[in-house]
Amino acid sequence: MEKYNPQEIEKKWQKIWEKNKASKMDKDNLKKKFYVLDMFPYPSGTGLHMGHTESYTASDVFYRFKKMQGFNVLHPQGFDSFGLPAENFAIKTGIHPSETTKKNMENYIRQMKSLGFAYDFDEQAVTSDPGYYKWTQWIFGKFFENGLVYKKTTKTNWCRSCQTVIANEQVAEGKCERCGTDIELKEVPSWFFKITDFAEELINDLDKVDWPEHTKKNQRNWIGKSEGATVSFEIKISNENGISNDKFPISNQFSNSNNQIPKQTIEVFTTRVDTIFGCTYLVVAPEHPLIKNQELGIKNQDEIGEYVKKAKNKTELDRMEAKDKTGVEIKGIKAVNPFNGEQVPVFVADYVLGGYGTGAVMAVPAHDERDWEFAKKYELPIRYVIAPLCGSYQRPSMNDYKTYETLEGLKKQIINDKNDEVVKSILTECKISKKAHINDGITIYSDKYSFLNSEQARQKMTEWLKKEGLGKKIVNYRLRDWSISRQRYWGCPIPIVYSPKGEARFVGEENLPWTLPADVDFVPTGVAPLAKSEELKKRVENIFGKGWTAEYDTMDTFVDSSWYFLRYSDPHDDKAFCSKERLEWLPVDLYIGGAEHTYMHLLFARFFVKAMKKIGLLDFDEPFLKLRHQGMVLDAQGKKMSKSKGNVVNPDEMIEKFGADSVRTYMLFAAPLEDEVMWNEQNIVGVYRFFEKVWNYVESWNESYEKDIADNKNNIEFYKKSGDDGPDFRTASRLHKTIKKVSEDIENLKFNTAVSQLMIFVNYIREDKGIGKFLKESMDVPMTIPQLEKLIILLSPFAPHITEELWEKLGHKESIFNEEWPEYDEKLIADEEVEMVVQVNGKVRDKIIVSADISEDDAKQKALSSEKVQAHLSGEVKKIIFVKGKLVNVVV
RNA sequence: GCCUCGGUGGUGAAAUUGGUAUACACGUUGGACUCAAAAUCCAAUAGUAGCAAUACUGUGAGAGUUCGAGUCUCUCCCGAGGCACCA
Repeated sequence: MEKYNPQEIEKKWQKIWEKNKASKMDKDNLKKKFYVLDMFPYPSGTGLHMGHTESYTASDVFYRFKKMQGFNVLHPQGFDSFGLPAENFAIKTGIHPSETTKKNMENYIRQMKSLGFAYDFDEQAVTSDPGYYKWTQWIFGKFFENGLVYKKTTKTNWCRSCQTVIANEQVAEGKCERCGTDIELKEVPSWFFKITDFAEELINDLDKVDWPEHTKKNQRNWIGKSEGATVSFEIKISNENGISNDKFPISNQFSNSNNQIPKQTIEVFTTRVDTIFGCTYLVVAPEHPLIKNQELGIKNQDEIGEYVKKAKNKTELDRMEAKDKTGVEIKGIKAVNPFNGEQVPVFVADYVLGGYGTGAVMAVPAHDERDWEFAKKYELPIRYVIAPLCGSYQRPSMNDYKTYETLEGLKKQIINDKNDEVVKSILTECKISKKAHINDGITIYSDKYSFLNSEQARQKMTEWLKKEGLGKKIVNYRLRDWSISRQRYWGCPIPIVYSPKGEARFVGEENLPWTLPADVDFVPTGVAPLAKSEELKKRVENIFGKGWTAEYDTMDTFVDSSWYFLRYSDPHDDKAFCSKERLEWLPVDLYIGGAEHTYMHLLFARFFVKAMKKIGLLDFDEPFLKLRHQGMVLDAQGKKMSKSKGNVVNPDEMIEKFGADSVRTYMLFAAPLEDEVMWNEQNIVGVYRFFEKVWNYVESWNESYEKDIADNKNNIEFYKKSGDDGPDFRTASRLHKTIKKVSEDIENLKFNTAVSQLMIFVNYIREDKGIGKFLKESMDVPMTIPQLEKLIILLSPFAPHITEELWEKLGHKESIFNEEWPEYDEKLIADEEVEMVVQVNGKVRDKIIVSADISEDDAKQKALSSEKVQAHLSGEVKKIIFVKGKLVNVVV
């Protein structure tokens, strides 16, 4: 008997698959098509990490499963090969990024092949390949022509260390996500994609896709839609004699309305107009134009100027670390609340953001936490105008909240109660609780808007504002346009040239790919590396004429990865990013990848599809119909793997030690796909032993078979018995239950339980002693040829190498992956007898074997006649519950 | 602070979605084989009491709904991840 030697057979089959081009597929056949996609990796110098290994195994298993079910499955792989690490490496060593990248990709491909992943590497998408980025640039051109790209000089996040602009999404805690340097704000001209145009669709269309709920929720939060209203507060200017009514026309660039407001006003944005009677002051952001307005006669101009200057010097991090809210009152002006005519002070404070809403807010400390903090610090009045509907706290006068659940109830209570007990107790409660009450409730002390619930109040107040021309309903998004310019070398060149007058122009389709020049110095100087290229300079002048200059920035690498899934079905096309016919493969049916891409990549890819659809390049609106995340792979102690901790596990070593089949299967067996997996070398031996058992079973099966034939024994009929129902119903039934369970579990990506079911079945055929005598040489439960073949097919998606080998040992010349996935037989999985649990008052007292279709009456009778049950039947039987095929519960 | 998941043996984890809690795997202990070790095989493995059959307790804590709760409801505790002045 041969020993299971994974290293040997795995290399053997990898060679054969390579030679036979086993992963080739017919992309023009759209019958029963299925597109399963992995998030392609950045080819780093350290090679494939364990996280990739897990998710790529998951998709590979799924791919093989679907393929054997008769689907034509597209299962591609590629490389997100532009990016900073290769460039930083070049700065250090002088080795050109293209060389590093090429070498790393070769290593990745070697590793993926050594894990047995069935990718066709002739059909890759490689983002740094001119044949690919030609189309990145082409799409950029289309966006440009259709007004979805614009250039703007703004304060942008700038990383001093990377010497480049960073997208909002790439800033973490005020630091550069990649290198950890503090982000500063710098005025930089930058190209933007108009992703905000699609904010609404990006939220709504999440309803159309099958994604994890938390991922959808996070995307919605990130886009951050809030519905509210603008309100204009008139400014009163006080002169030495007091308040004057002088009116100056000023333009407010923060205003959302095009109509000029004739009076001097401050426009605020609020989602809680219902609290406006509780507004006790106004706050404007340090960037607000109001404070630069000389005509207002602001008395403490110097003090304010100093505060603003300080605020501007603060980095994002400083702002966040500041525990205390700070601000300065703008002396000499007051703002008038349009609802009650009250004059309230105006402050400038950096807790209000210049870039959101109108850059000014009405402060209602009673019902907003930030305003509460500020008001407490500067001893500003706090006025409660919302009564809680039902609270989580108890108080004697409001212990029965139901009384107040209707507006009428509350109103009546307040009116009836001469002492205003309820209101008083609300106020007391709010004061005692030492915090703002931010929830919706019922308006009080709000003049004619009192005794409305918050929603109604907002509606009525907004209506009035609109009628009076003092405000209107608006929707605000947190999402900003996507800044894509990077002052780096190793990225896709932005295909723009500037005329001598400085006008930007797309280089034109005929000049694509607009190649990345080779003659540059990578060392960052704050000037974009491409500016140093002579070749680029000459190219521009040759094509466009003297005085024309190139755009020197390259694109954010998230642009490259925002459309790569569109390229895979047609990666060699040089007439289109993807031909019309091949575009039929889209959208992606199943996308598997890390949860860290919840915001950026997934949002940007969705934006691309929507934008391309708008232009008419596509006809679907969501790129990924079903999305699942894989969990993180941790070390044996449950710690994150990191270079600095030195606990990074290298897949190569593990394959060398246990074989690819065991590595693959263990990754999926150890925990559910979406959970964290601890990489524990001690545990993987369990999977290795499992394959050894399977191997040994087939080996001894084969030996018996050959021996029986040599001895001219009469067992041949048994082996060849064509049906699955073999001589032993038990084996057939268990096999078919296994087929059912494994098929359903793979379909639902529950690989861990699929593997355990296979283990249960293999334990069964290896263990049984009762009928094992059938084959003399073995203690195993015998299986017929069709049964054994089905078992090996069930194992094949997880362990392609060992199953190919065993398949061959059973005398097959063709690959196992050309076989059909087995289907289960309902008749075989139906049990004739079942174990029925008998409970007394919900406690298990006995288990009896009954026929599966036992009638209710028979079951009850049997249950009652059980001795063990009777021992617990003291007193009268009140009720008997019967659950078919499961249990009887006797209630006494 | 807010949002989203989680909390089940010594460990990784199952549990047909309200119906036998701990499948499968690792580890541990004992046994077989061996001169011995490794490997392999067999047995035990939630806790307490008992020779045992068995009984009681048990899914982070507490309450509730139910004939019956790991699963549903409420309150609280703990852990992980994400967001964080977005008005």
